[in-house]
Amino acid sequence: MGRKKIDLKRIECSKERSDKYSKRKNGLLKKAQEIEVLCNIDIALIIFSPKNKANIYHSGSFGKILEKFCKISLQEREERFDRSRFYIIF
Amino acid sequence: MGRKKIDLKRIECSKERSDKYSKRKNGLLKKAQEIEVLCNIDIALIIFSPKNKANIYHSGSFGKILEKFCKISLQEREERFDRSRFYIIF
DNA sequence: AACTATTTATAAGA
DNA sequence: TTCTTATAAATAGTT
Repeated sequence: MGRKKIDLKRIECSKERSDKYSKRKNGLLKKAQEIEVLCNIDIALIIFSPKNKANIYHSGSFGKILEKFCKISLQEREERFDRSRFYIIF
Repeated sequence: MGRKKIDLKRIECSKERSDKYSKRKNGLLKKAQEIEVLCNIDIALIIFSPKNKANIYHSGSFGKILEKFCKISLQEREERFDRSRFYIIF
């Protein structure tokens, strides 16, 4: 989308990278809010900016969800992380 | 986007809600992967389906990021959660 | 921060 | 579920 199609690879120009980050972060947040409302679900999103600031979005009950998630042992999590980058835990 | 504009509110029909969830979850994941690559950042996404399955996506180093996040005390996190649903912690 | 040409996501339908 | 397609929405490049 946009004036030109772009390659899916790291944007080399630092200024341009920050610019795209801002735009796309806003877009992603909007989508997250939409799916949350439309589908009546919980969602959490943690994005680290190019300057390594952590932007966190979460629906109402994420505090509890994260608690639950954090209780899974580090070892178990690491094992799961090895298998796939998109997976189901519950 | 799509044939018709839709209202931003809970989809009442359960079947339709699941349907839209699948489509939008895929879209969100794609966007997450794109911003990750284009902007060279870390990102994590936890979505609970309408049936409460937790779908988790994370970029390479999220394991470490989550560890860091989990080390923030529950109390501190709760305080922050009260202020805003989209905020910066680092 | 706004604009707009264009690409992309997706609501309905098959 | 998977594909198709008309249309709404996101955004790349520009100002």
